[in-house]
Order: sequence, then structure tokens, then C-alpha cells
Amino acid sequence: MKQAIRTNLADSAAGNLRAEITGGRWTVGERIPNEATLVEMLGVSRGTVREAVRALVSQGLLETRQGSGTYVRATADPAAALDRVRQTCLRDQWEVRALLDVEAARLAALRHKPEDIARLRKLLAERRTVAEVGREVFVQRDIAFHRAVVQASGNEAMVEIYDFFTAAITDAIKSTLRGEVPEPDTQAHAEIVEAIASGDPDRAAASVRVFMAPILLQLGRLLSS
Amino acid sequence: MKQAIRTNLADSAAGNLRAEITGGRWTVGERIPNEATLVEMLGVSRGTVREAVRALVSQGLLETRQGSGTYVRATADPAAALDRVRQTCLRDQWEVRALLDVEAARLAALRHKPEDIARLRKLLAERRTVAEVGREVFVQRDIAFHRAVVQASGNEAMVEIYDFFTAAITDAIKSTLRGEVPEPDTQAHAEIVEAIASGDPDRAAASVRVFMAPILLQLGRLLSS
DNA sequence: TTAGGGAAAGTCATCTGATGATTTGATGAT
DNA sequence: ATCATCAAATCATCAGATGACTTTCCCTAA
Repeated sequence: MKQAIRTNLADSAAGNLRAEITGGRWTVGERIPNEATLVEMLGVSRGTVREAVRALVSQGLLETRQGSGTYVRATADPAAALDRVRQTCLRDQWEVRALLDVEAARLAALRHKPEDIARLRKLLAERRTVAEVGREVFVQRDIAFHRAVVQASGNEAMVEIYDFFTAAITDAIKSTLRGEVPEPDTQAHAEIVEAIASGDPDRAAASVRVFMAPILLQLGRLLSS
Repeated sequence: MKQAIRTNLADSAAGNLRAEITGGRWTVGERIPNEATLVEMLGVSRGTVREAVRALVSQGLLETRQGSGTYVRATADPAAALDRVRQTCLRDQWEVRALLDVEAARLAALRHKPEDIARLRKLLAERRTVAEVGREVFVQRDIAFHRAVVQASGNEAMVEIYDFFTAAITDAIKSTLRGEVPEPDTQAHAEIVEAIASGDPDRAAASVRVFMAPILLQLGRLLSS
């Protein structure tokens, strides 16, 4: 089944309720059995049932109406999509983020404002090297630079999704690889800025693409071995 | 602030706890006050405190360890990112999805398996036209086709994120535009399949790009007016 | 006959008290 | 110094009672 490592009954009960929902036995808009019935069905106390329901409510699957009942709001929670993304292999995640980097640069070349370029140059100047500021700070500033490129694209949805991948990837790298990815090149970063400033979308995209290719290759090697 | 229409104390309490976390007063890894203390702080009963904590646990912000305490797992919930994406303008969302379409086709050209091509041809043949199968079914099959392209890219993370954008966009379109986007062209779809089958990544990407451009333009016009 | 009011049942919301299970740190003996 | 043991702290769970809100239905009055 799922995981046998259920640490508490409330989570276990929530899992059972979720199964009823995702399994289609309870449809959207339908009212589910009342608390007393759930107590019997799940074999736990009322407080535990309420905690389980509360968990599913906070996930958007259920909705409680005092005096009326508890209703199914959705059959699949959108947050689960993020969990599934997190569970895909690191190479796939990195590939998507790299893709976003490339296309963000393309859009930035077309739509950037003057202050965007100034900001990129400033961030690049502050970046320094690992030797100068330490790995932690350097990675942070590197991320800030690439994020600024995405912001320059003028697409808010892209910024959000880029942030998500950045967070997921840094988490994964922290817990597995521990700094074995190649260090980004300052020269290549400068070329990205110039390409965007030139207003040539293809040149901007290409500048990021050649930049990402070796990293992606290295990552593929590390993960396959 | 948020909503003053808090219907229940548990949600309200969860909101207060969330504020402590996102406000930085409780840092990641730190143990938060025990239940009895939270009862005093929040002015609610233990059961209500537990429901509030349970909600935040299910959202990934907190983590409870029996016998030890409750700890902060993250300072910002990842699910909120999706909400923010949903609140960005439809044009931005569409642009990101179109971008994913283009790059998925590029990867598919490089990595597709023979059965992927067969599947795409089959889906395209089943697609028919709006006049034949009705708008609802047609849109559904059109989505299935494009999803298959993304699947052919062999990148699971991309499939997940593509699904998310597809869901968000169809929701938004249903509630606002009501079918004013241009109808996709069967001829153009066939060209996408052939381009992927040819194994030429640039040709595949270009075939989708020219396909998306007019739709994006139309969408920009509709939303600006 | 119909519209309105109100009672009653059903349901979730909340509080209180008690007990069990687990972790953690201190205590004490070896 | 090390290890076993114990006690305190903490979350997990159960049980009972009361309040608040919604829905339904019946009864009354027009």
C-alpha cells in the first residue's frame, strides 16, 4: 500500500479518507458521512477524526460547514503535483529549470527595461568568486542573478515556477550531491547580460543554452554512476 | 489582512501560528512552544490547537515528534507558490505553457521512442474537428495530444508541471473567456509530429513555436481590451 | 390552500479531563 | 567514564459534555 510507517492515527485516518475521495467513492460536492459515522468507519476517536478531516480541509480536498456537514471540494489536490515534481529525478528537475533559464533570457531580450540591465550588471558585479565570499554566499548570489534574468522576462508565472524549481533543486543538491556540480563561469554570465541587452532573443537564449549544457551533462554523469 | 471572516477558531489559530513562522520569529528546525503554552498564547483549547497544528503539518510547515515536540520544517509553504501562479495573468500562464510545449517538442525530437510517434499519430487521428465531436470533447483530445508530446520528451518533471498549467489555464478560460481562443489547426499538429519523428530538435521546436505565436497574440489582444 | 414562524433534529465547533506512548535528559551504580 | 534505569516533558488518543449553526418539517394563521 502506501507507507506502513504511519506514525499516528490521524495521518492514517486522513489517508483512508483520501482514498475514499481519490477512489471516486465520494464525488465532488457530495456530503461525506458525519463525524460519528467516521468514528465507527475508521475505528478512532472523534478528536482524531477531526484532525484527519482538518488535514484534508487544509489541503483543499474537503470543506466543513458547521451545522450542515463535510463536503468534498476536489478529488485531487493540486499540491500533490508539487510533491510529484519533487520526486522526479534531479536531472529532470534541472533540465526544466535550465529550460526556463533559456526561455526567460529569450523573453528578457525582447521585453527588458533599462533598469533590468542595470540590476543584472550590479548583481553580477557583487557575485565575486567562491574563494572570495565562500560557497554558501556565492551560490545564493548566483541564484539571485539567474532569478533576476527571469524577472526581466516580465512574466510573473515564470518567476513563481522558477523559484519553485530553484528551491526543490537546492534542497535535493544539499541532501545528495554536496557541491559536485561545476562552478558557473563569470565570463559566461556577462555574455548572458550583454545578449539580453542587445535585444536579440536567439542570441540570449543561445548564451544560456551553451552555459547550461555542460552542467546538465555533468549532472547526468553523476546520477547515472 | 487576510480574511476577517474566520469561520472557526482552528483556522484562525493556524493563521496565527503561520504568522509566527513566516514572520521569522520561529526559524527552521526550531522547536515551537508545547501544546499547553500554545493554548495560553492562542486562547483556545488543546483540541483546537492540535487541529491548527495538524493543518500546518499537512501543509508541510510543521512537523510533530511524539515525546519530543513540534518543529518548524519550512518557513514558506510550497503550495502557496501554485496559488500565486494561479493569480498571475492568463497571458503569462499561457506563455509558460507554450514555452513548455516548444521545449518539450525539442527534447522529444532527441529522445522519443518509436511507440511515442505511433501514439501521437493515433491521438491526432482521433482528434477530428469541433464540428464532428463537439467543443468539449475536442478540447479534451487536443490537450491529450499536447500532453503526449510532453511525455515523449521523457522528462517526468516537465509532464507534471505541464499538467498543472493545463489545469490552471482551462479553469481560467472556462471562467472568463468562454471559448474565444483560436481553434488549433490539424495541419500544424501533423507537422509537429513529423518534426519530432525526424529527430531534428530545432525543427520540432520551431513547428510548435509558429503554432503558438498567433494564439498568444490573440490572447494578448483579448486580455488588453 | 398557502405562506410564515418556530420548534426540533442533525451536524460541526469547542472545551475539559484523563490516560497512553515516546523521547530526552538526569541520576546513580559499576 | 560508561551504561542501565528512571523520571520528566511532550505529543497522541480517548471520552464526555456543551454550544452554535443549518436544515427540515410541522403547525398555525391568513
